[in-house]
Amino acid sequence: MDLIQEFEQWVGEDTYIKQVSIDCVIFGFHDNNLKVLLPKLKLDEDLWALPGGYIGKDESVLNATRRILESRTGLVDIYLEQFGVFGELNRNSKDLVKTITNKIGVTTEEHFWVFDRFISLGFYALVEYSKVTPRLNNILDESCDWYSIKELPALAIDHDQIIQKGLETLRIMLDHKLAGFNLLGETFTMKELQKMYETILDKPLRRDNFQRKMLDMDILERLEKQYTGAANKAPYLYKLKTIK
Amino acid sequence: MDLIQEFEQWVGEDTYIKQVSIDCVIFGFHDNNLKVLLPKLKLDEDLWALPGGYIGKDESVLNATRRILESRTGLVDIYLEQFGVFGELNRNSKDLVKTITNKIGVTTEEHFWVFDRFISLGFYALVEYSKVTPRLNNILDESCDWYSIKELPALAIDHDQIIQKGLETLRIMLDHKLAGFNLLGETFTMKELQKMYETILDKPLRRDNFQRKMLDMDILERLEKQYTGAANKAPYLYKLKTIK
DNA sequence: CCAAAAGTGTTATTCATACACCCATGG
DNA sequence: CCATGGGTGTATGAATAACACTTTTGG
Repeated sequence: MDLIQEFEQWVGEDTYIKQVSIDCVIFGFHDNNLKVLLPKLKLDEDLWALPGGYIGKDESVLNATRRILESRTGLVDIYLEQFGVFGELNRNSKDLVKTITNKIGVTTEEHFWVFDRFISLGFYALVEYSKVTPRLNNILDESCDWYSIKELPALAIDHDQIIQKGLETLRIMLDHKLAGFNLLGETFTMKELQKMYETILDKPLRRDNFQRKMLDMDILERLEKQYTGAANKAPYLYKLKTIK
Repeated sequence: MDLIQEFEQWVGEDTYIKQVSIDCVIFGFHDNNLKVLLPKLKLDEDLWALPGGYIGKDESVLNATRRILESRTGLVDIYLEQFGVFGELNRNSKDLVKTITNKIGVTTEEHFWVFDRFISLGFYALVEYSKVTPRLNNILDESCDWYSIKELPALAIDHDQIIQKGLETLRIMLDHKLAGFNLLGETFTMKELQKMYETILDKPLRRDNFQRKMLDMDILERLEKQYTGAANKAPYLYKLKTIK
């Protein structure tokens, strides 16, 4: 099946709820950077958009979000949180979608529902960077890669604002729901944990006090030491306590 | 125009976005109780539902929410916050809407879009209780009154869960955004402020420390004393400082 | 003068921050 | 032994909680 057929099947069928989309800010932590997974659009210009999609007429919103997340990361059972609704009239996706369909080679017809005005539900997801194998959406994506939150590429529509709102919400929820641990692997050193906090909050934290604060919360289980071969004391590995 | 005509105009026209609704948890503070404005449905059984509505095809989500809020409270420029999306498949509004349309006397037709499955966007609003004049939606409501959060009546679909989630979010945001002040009038005594906090958080607070905490925030302006005629020291009135 | 509630000074406790030192590790 | 980074004891300061006292009001 070629792209045009695939596209026409996609927009032709009456399978999705109209005028509502989901946009996902997929956060990963790597190389002491908070990163976002961003597909690059198939356009002449360089433009990126959040991984998103539509909700099936007989599909729960949660399921749709999980489906979208799995389609780009390959992961199931991802931590996610809804953080906002983006429904202003001036968010113009029509021109963008038209440009893309033209590029693919689809004859644009005015009545295609994808050209309509959309309300977007914003979710952020926290994933373990190393476990993700970025996947392409055959129709839309030219590439799909991680970008540091500090060096975001050119983003479509209001996706930069969506990312910003998602990041703000993550910062508020970081301690409140212990969300950040979803960015790390099963085990981690205290330094890794601290770097993750520092990166999300975008401010330095004191090593000694951070360690105490985390240990005092009584949520960490100390495991064996991690011998890295470096000429210094080996740090302990920790994991989140299972039962609370 | 009778009810049936009004209904058919409502569902007949292609003015709203399909399968998406807005539900508003309108909080008011009165008589030391946190209350929610709830319309009672036109049914044989006693059932209440959150004030809600649909989003116009050419209307922003924010505008739709404000329109819904004004239609029930008579107030414009209401403080509101989006707190969740309710999109599970088992939220069955179809039977409910059918029962209502039967009750009104409308010939139910399967294709009416209002019978479809809906995703609801949850907003909470904070209003000044005394300024609200509850209004009826001519088609749907039998009555519209305030109910204490502690003694909620029977609620349709998942509206009890929506209220609960809204309340939880309000609690988290209470200090963070100084949201609670929107429940009080222009001026208020420290006791009123404290009662409002206690009611929302559902826990007692110490009078002395609460006063200090509020004053230390440097957001309150002290006005004249309020002589109530009671045999005790007259409390000061306060208002939120205008410029920050 | 009294009771009730408001306002505030003072103390105690807890929590966050800062400084210091010791320990482990590989070269 | 050294350099480097990890772990923790302790001191300091800030925020919070608790106690106590004084003031104001109408009867």
